[in-house]
Amino acid sequence: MGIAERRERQKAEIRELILDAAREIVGKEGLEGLTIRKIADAIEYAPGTIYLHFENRDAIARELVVSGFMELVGYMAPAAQESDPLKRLDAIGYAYAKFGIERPETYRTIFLQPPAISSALMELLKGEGEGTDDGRGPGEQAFNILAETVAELIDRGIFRPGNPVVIAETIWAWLHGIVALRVSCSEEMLTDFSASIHYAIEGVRRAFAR
Amino acid sequence: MGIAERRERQKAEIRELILDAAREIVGKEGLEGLTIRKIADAIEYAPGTIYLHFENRDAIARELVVSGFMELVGYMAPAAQESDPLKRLDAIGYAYAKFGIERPETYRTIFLQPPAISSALMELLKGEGEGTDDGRGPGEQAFNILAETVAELIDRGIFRPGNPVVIAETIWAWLHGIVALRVSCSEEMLTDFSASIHYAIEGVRRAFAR
DNA sequence: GTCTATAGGCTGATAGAC
DNA sequence: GTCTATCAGCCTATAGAC
Repeated sequence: MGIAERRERQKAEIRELILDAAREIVGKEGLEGLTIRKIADAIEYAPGTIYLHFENRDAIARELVVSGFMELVGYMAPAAQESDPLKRLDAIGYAYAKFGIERPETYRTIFLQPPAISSALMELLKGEGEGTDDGRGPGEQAFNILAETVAELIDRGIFRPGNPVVIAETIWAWLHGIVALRVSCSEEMLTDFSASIHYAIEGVRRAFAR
Repeated sequence: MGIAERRERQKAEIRELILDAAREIVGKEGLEGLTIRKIADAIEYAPGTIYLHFENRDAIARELVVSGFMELVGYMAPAAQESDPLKRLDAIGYAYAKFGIERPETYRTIFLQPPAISSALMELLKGEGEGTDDGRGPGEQAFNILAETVAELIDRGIFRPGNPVVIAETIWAWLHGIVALRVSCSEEMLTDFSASIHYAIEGVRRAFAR
């Protein structure tokens, strides 16, 4: 059975090869620039070979999005460990910004897509909780880290009363806005990223604190 | 010369016909879904005819983006008239949100594009000030309404001291984030838009006020 | 398991008839 | 000015040789 295992391993290797090549292409040209032929060229296989490892182009794109969300969850996980909710809120903000700036193309892949893709994508974000702690998708998981922190801040009377989900969404929007502008706009147009993030994170506290 | 004038008028009419059809297609399928053939089908002309009115596909896309920015400036113009800077700031925020929610596809066209398009697009945003008041592009024009308001608020001691451009950018990011999430996410995922905008606009004041 | 070859469909853009 | 016809190029996906 050593043979069967080696085969499994080799198959998984090519899968990863395909996904890595796909990530690079999407990084440069966006998800809509991803084609089977470009992947095949990059890994130096024939186009048809790709279909032995993935059902079709969309399956590859889907895989990329899911792994992108996992990456985001990975960035946010350390922040979630912080026990003081106010410090945790700050840490979440900085972790999110860090993800956006270190992995701009991943950010674009999961959050900045045309209408048709976006809607299909948001389904992934919610359902499909395979291998997760609680049956929720990775996107919802990441959001809940924020929402629960806001809820705790309200409970403790540190934040003014309000709907924690709406407030969390509003905070998320601020972070998203700053990262999205960075990712979309040319460098010279924008000024100071870290100042902007800093303003926003301090601003969130001032905006919602009691 | 009445004949020449009629010809001019007819030509302009078809131009508008093409642009309207293009807007509808982009609304449904995004800028990358725009093709010459789809436009031709929609206006019931042959594909080749389009090329008598526009140099190529990109020229049409560019025109769409420019007119989209003009629309945004149109939404913001009334807000810019408000003399009280604090009220003006609120009005700008609401006008921006209104634009995003009433014209989501225009919003997407001008602000949510893949990397290659985005960078080319941002050039338009800055330069090319044909027919504008002061030689600046329509994007910069819209931004300056906000930046100048922030500067005035700092000067009057209503806002804490700081770089008005960075602060304006941070405020813009918040609005952009809220609108962008609306435009990208499925309805059921998100909660209350007007509450979110309200939080943000009040939050901005609390975040930057002295 | 990987290749070559190919079907069938989309694209932008152009040439030439009318 | 508008048409039809067409080229050349890309795409996804599949069939069949090896």
